[in-house]
Amino acid sequence: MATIKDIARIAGVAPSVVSRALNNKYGVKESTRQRIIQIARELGYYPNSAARSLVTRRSETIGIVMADISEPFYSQSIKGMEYVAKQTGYTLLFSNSYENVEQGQVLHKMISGERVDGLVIVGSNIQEKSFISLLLERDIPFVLVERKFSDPRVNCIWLDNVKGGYMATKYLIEKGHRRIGHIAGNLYFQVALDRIEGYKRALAEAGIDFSQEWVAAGDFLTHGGYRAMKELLPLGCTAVFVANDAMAYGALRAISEAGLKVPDDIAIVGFDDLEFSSLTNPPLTTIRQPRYEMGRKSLEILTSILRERRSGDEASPDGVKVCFQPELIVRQSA
Amino acid sequence: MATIKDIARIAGVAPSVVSRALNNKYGVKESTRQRIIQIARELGYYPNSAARSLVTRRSETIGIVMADISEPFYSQSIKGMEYVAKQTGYTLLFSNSYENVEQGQVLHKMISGERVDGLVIVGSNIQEKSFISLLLERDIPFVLVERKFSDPRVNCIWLDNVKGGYMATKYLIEKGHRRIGHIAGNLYFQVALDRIEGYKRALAEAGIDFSQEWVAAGDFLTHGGYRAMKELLPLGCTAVFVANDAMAYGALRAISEAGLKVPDDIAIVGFDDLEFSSLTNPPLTTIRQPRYEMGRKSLEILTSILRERRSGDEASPDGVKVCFQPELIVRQSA
DNA sequence: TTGAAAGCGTTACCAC
DNA sequence: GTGGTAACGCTTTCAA
Repeated sequence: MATIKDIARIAGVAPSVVSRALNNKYGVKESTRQRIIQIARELGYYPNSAARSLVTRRSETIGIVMADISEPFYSQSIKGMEYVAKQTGYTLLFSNSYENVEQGQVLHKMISGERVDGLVIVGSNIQEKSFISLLLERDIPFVLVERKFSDPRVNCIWLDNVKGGYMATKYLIEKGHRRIGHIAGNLYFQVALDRIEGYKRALAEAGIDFSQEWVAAGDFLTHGGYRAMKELLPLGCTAVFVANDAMAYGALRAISEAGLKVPDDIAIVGFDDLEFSSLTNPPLTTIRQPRYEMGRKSLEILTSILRERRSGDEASPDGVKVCFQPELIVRQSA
Repeated sequence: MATIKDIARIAGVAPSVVSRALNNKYGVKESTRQRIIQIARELGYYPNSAARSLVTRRSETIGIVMADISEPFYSQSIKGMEYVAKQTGYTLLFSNSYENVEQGQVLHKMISGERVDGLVIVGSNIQEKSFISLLLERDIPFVLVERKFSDPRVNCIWLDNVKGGYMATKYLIEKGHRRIGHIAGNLYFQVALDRIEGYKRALAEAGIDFSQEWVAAGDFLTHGGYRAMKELLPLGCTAVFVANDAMAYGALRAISEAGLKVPDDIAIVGFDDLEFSSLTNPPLTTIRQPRYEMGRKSLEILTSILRERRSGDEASPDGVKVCFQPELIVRQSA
């Protein structure tokens, strides 16, 4: 592989000149710059990223930590992130946390080898906060997604889940339902709690008593939704707000297996608006999260922090906090 | 950040000793090794990967190039790859090719900065073969997935798509169907052609005439399947073999909108067996691809080549070629 | 078993 | 504008 020294030798200049020429820096005569670029092209030169990042202490890489890259839920977020990455020239390094303790390991590996310049951490089940202190302490830029974090220094973006739960439930109430159940998500996640809270508020506002019995525990997974719906069926509710679409798919199936019809016998409202939700039978009424925009925003925040640091400007000590709004998507399940 | 020198200073030894100790190499007294490891731990030491790969010329990273990381189709493959990566200590660097020409760019960037030690390239729409010559020429290990490539040096793994198409169609024939349509994939892909070929063979074997009219052009996407099914509906077929599940979802919808029932009016068989296919209405009968195993195998092949090279053994000049078998999954759509 | 020193490819600094 | 050179943190060789 051709190195900067090879080019320097051929061009009859010093390696430092080649470096400057190729990096579009000041202090190189235009004619020599052209000559160097030409030679570099002929040699098929590409900078060795290890060498570069060893001296610059930057990797031009951003680490993305999420529960599971291959969950359909994340696909739009990833696309949004990639859009910004492509524009800014960053490489994205994905790592699945599977929501478990190993996350600490993963993070440590990413940040300690100086493999990444910054991190986006998606997910709200991060129980231990110690890694946040670690990142703060080490002064590594990061953005939390799907998580509202009170420390003012922390950048975070999240959806107004209380409002989303409220909107879903209120819609059912407006449709005339009074016996409305809820299939909750994994209660270790703040989003699950928030969506329940929204559900309760809508009920309260309509003067409907909240009953714990009408809330079935789920886990955000399809099969959990199926099981939860089976528990709810004997209770005779006419509508169910399900805390995410994946569980709603399971709920639809349980209802169909029971010989009941959606929405006539039971109306269903989901949450997330996955790609697939327009294809269910019947197509799912749901609360949309602007996942593409959230992914994009997370990377915009991070890259702009990185840019500030690079330019040496004093960055504001305060983190950016952005709350996104849910949107009701009416289809045919309610 | 603590470096090897810091550890050396504290331990009162030379940096080279620390390096050997931490890399479990011979030539370090056990007691000093322990002492060094202890100090490294206390300091929270992590090797700087840039420095290391600059000298070793290895990045311990494998690049994965696929059409679109966030397609549900790939989720199992990715999990299979990650399983091996975790076991062998490699980091996976994903890059979407979006099946387009930029792939050359992506690859170039990955291999030229010595960012990756090897590559897995998933997808069969790689029209230009030039990058394969490039990889071969540069002696960079790589594995092709979903693509049968004749050059004996090339490692590749693929599914027997002809057989899959044959199995799907034959199953419909055995169910008594004679008027069997086909919704094809994007014909620029070999897999689409192979599945058509299998369809034709099954028809021929049963003495059913093949008619071009019964084959509707699709694109492997849900909406394309929907459109194609609408074209097919007036032709009065009693069954359709759809070239992938994503299109089958669209087909199911078109049928349902036409007021027809699956499988009574029209039977449907898909291909791939995506996670979601057990949740459609009715659950989809389909041909399964062992995607997890294929992903796993691709990385096993690559890491074993990498291991051989590292140990300096002369690797066999012949590539590994593995053909996976499809499996019929009977549910309720046919 | 240990240490000294060279060098990986690049950038950054300072002198010219 | 340009060139020389010292880093960056690590591994590897060779000598002690």
